[in-house]
Amino acid sequence: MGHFDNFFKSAFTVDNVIFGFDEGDLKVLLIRRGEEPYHGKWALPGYFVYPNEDLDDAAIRVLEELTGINNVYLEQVQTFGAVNRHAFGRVITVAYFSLIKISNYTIQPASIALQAQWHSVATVSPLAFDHDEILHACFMRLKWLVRSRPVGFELLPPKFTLTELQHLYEAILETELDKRNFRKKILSMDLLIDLNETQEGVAHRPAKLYKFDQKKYQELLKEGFSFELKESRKKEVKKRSNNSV
Amino acid sequence: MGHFDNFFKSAFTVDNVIFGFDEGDLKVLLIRRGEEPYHGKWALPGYFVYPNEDLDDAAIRVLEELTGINNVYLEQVQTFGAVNRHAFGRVITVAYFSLIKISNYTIQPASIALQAQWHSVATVSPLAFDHDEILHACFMRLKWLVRSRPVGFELLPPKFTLTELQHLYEAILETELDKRNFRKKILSMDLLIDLNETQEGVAHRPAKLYKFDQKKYQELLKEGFSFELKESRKKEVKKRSNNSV
DNA sequence: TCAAAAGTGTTCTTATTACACCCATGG
DNA sequence: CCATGGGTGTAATAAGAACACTTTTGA
Repeated sequence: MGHFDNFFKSAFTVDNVIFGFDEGDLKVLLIRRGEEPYHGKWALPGYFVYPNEDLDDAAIRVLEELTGINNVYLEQVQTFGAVNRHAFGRVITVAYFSLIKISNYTIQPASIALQAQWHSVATVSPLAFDHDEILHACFMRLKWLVRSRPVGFELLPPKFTLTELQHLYEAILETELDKRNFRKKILSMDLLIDLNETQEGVAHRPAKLYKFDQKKYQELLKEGFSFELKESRKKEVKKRSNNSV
Repeated sequence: MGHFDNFFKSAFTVDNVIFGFDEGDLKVLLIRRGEEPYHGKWALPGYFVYPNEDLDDAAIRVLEELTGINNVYLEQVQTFGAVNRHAFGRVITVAYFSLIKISNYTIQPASIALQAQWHSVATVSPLAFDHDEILHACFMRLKWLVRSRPVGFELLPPKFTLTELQHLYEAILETELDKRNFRKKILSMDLLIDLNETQEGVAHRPAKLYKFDQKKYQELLKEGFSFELKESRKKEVKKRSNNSV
């Protein structure tokens, strides 16, 4: 196998786009790099994959070192391998995204980072490496995912109001949703448990609190149920005539 | 950067799931391996990525060496990196799929292969490495893609009949479609050009030939058009009551 | 004249959209 | 008593599903 030796000179990393939701805004957790290259620049948390480590495990590790949490929603998105994307040599990176409940955790900057901070996805400034591209790919994937699987709940506290849920969808889908239609649709899926509790201390009629019924969702998945949330198209595409017939 | 040296001892490959469509059947192009490991076993065509080669280029190269074609639909799907998936050392592989018009090309087995052959996706036998898993992931991606983007045409000859198109969708989606509803839906998108030609030499009423209107599709994409084809659900999920309200 | 696949419309049901007012609370 | 966001229903429209017979060709 000698003539393959030349191929065993590259490295791979994982980069983790960690999404959170706070103050009606979709956030991403970034670190300020404490190492070269791109020292001092904001970047996605990521690191080399250890020789005996599975890819998914590496993504979990990166997340845990930074936040102290494990057991979160994590999904591989895409691999980026442009020849010159890293100064040290040939490094491809496998991008993951994860969804966490922001309020549950305090961020602990890992050794590679000077600082870790939530940034609003809508307004992030240019990042190190090709991380802008990676973030964009992960955001697009999240947009798609949130319409086909009930993952939005991963970003909310265990008890949430319907308005919070709606704002989350609006932030991810970058669109406005009709309150009544949204509620009708969500509740008709029968995946929310009404906790018979309400918000406290708000200067308006307090909202009811719900939690996501994970158990029922698993059952429905088995029988082929598909969580499907449509994009609202405020701008109607003009009807095209059927002149091929 | 000395302490990173340990990470630069791994390799990566691309594996290409090449789909074709023939005789009403979705096919995948496999090679019989002429090298260790898995010598003599059927596998997905793939190879190491060269040090100065982008990932996408590697996938294109693998495809071209095997079939002589370039310029085809190609998409990255997922990366597989289990620690012991390759006998030579740490090798992760980036899986791509491509869609080709089977009739246009003759397969030329590459140097790494003893033989190359189309296999029906529905009945492939166990493959080398983790290629069963890779094939499955790519097939699932194709299933999804074919419902959201008009990529099915990549698998058909330039001129095709509506019945051929329907059979293609049925093969990929593994379901039966209603002829009238399918035609109504497809034609209403106005993305097919009626060539005013018909099949010849068939022992029944000859079908009209169509081609896909790539130009119009590109225009529609710009204005936000979404090609959307629904799964037919023959088995109706029982309606759930709305008891959360 | 037979076999084989092509081609074609309508009705019913379900899902989506648009839209406006009263309610409960804290300040 | 006011400001704030919570909560609710209906009617119109669009999309999807079910369904059967006539047409054209070659053998």
